[in-house]
Amino acid sequence: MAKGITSREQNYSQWYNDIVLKAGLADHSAVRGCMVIKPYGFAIWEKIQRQLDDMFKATGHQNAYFPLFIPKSFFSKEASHVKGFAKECAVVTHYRLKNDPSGNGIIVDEDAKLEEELIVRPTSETIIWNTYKDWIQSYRDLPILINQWANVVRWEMRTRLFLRTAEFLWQEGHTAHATKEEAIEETIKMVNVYATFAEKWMGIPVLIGTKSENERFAGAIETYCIEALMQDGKALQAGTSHFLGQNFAKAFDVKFQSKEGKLEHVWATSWGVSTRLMGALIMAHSDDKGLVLPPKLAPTQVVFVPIYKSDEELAKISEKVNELKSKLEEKGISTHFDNRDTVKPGFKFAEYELKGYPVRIAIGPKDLEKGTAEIARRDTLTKEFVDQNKVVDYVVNLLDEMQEAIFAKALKFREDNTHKADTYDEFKNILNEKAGFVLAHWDGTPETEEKIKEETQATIRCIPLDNNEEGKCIHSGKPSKQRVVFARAY
RNA sequence: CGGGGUGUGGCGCAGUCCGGUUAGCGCACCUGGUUUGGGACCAGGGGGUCGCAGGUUCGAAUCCUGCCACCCCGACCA
Repeated sequence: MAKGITSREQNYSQWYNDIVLKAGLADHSAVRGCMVIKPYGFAIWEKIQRQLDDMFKATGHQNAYFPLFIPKSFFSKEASHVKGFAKECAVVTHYRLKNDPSGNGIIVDEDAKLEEELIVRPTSETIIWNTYKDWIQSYRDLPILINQWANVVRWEMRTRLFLRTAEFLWQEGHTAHATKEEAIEETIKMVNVYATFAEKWMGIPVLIGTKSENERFAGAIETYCIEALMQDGKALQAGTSHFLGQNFAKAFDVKFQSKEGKLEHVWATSWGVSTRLMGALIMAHSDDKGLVLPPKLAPTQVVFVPIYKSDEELAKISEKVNELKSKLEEKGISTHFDNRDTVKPGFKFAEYELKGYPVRIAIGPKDLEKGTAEIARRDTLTKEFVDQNKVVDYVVNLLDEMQEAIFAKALKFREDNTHKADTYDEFKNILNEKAGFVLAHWDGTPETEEKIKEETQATIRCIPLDNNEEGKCIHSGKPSKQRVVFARAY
């Protein structure tokens, strides 16, 4: 085990924290519930951003930016929306500070009270729909396909690095359409973009489905989601895409004139993923030695570690490393040559394992003699000596292979931890002994879901799209149209 | 917000119960040397208003009061 990392078996939560802190991804900050994302963590987030942004652009979206602050009155316009977010909003009430007359530093200037309080956005539907009202007159103005990269604030009771912080970074797509069908199509298109990203880039298999009424986004008609399974058997909602119907158009009076000349309310969607994806990435693949990153999201894919005794030896090794390094970079592979002489190779090996660099290439005197290089892969922790002439091809293939292997491993884990339950006893046994996803019949009522949650802490993670096996609800015995996915969740 | 825990050089801790010279230890850091194929070794050195604010006392890391932050387990949530 690596120095200072708690093992998963010992304490999974502590293991997660250790990885985040020791791999240099993020730190706690001086502000309750808020984190500092450190350069290495931010570099991974940037890789996530870049790929998603490309995918959004490829599906016809444009980026824009709306204000951080939202007038309080906007929130009350959509009833279920305000109900869902009211309990976790940060509110700006004043706009000025002044010196404390009694000499104790600085205080809020009570004379500078705002006429109308401003809410720090927990999500931007309201400010955006208030704006869309000005942008939309005719069916010719539709669709509007906009995404925003932003920070939002939700005043959570209990926070955890990346998984739930009071302030987090995310993207939120907000689209406006002339027809219901087109909006639903958009909603499903984007949840599929998320699923593709999760599986192909993050190496995390996800279930796609809809949310039950209890779990649905505040203000949505239907919420589609991707659900991932973490190594401790708990589920993590990794992305959501909402069909908002005409709720926000009605709340903000956004109408358009159709081809037929009729005035109609606009149809809406919104969809988002957040820095929570970082949490998913960490928990899905990492081990007791540290972070394991899929090559496509690793800020640096290949690190070279020289092993030498003399300066002359280092010079010879450097020559070889630099040659291989530039050949790899020509192939679009990101590399780093760690020629620090202040720490020993063993220290470097451990450090790069902790940080999850996918491939490590060590070259020493023996390799110079034999024309080889020692190539170690992070996911399996295996090493192989490879002929120097073959290193470039080997690494190109290896990175692809690792991307696949990391996904395959996570997929196998999910399959091994997905079970069917036909009785409530069976259901409870699985949750207590194996955790994971449990596929079970449910009568479709919020009351039953609520009871199951109270009794087992498990919630419906999603209602899969392609499943129509009928049966009887494990809790109420009433008829069920299909199995749904239960799990304990983050 | 309820239960439990923690706060002492950058990190991890001891000391606190029972107040008393100059607050220790390991890692990290700096200098010099020897080392380098899995977290090096020796020697020398630098760094701390003991979370914050009050109070008790001749004297407070230690006792009292209040506050703050963080962690773990719940309730809430992306």
